[in-house]
Amino acid sequence: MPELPEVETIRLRLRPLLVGRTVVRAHVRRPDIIGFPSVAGFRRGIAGRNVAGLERRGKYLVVRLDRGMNLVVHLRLSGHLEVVGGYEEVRYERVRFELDNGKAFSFAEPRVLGRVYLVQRDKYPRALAGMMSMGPEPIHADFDAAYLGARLRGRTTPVKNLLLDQRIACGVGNIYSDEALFRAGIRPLRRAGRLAKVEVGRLARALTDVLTDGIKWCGTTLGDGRYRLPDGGAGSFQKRLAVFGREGERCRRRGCDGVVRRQRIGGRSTHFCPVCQR
DNA sequence: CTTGTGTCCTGTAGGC
DNA sequence: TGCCTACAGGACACAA
Repeated sequence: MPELPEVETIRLRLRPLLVGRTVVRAHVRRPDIIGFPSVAGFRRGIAGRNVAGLERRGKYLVVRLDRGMNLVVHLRLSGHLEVVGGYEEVRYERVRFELDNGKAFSFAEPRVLGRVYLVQRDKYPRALAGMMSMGPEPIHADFDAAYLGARLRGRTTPVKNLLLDQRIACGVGNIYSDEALFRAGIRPLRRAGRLAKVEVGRLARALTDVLTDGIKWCGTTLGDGRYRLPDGGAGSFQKRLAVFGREGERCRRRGCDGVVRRQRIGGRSTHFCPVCQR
């Protein structure tokens, strides 16, 4: 479940391994992983491309190539990226990029929901429309209480649902939305348009802070180990989670004797402290 | 436009 | 032991 902090961590770790390298050829093990263009077009287009840099937009990782091309990767639920030895096999590997130094850049994903796209910069296909309509990065200055308030105004859906809407705040997923609502002291089921101004302010701040903390601690590696750093290591934000995955456990706020509850909201399992969050 | 629901996909956990 | 079902969840299609 890579969200913004996990993708950012992956970006920072992969950068020194990929920048300056040339992709010799791509091996597509599962054709449905290629979101754009055709598999043949993808293989043809990626061969010989040099990696100029790594960027991130929301949960998308963008590998900037020469000739105005971008390799866009979305890990969805269980995607994993790593650089391995040329003869090293990778479990659940879907696409492998042979590099000019004898190593390979591997995209693995058990569930086959993730996608990779090879696109011309400034000419994104329909398949990436979601990326184009994405809202601001919640860790940047253009995301603030005024912006969030404007986007929540008049909305009757639970605030939790809107935090997962990438058009409002990109990069937020199930873990960090629960954590942000806890920090802001807001119940996930509250109708978004009914939040008081001070609550919206707290929420905007909490989102920025929790995502920044997530990056600082290299993301959240849960027990299932689905998210791992490119070198196989684990993040450590899971040790700092206040509510996510802590159903039935005592609230972590000092002096609070609340017990963390779990509830399905918008088809997602949602965690909150009934004492701290109102 | 907004809101809610179903689907994609596969591994894993739990019940019996 | 093995079969079956529910669940995990990001994005998107679709209906109302």
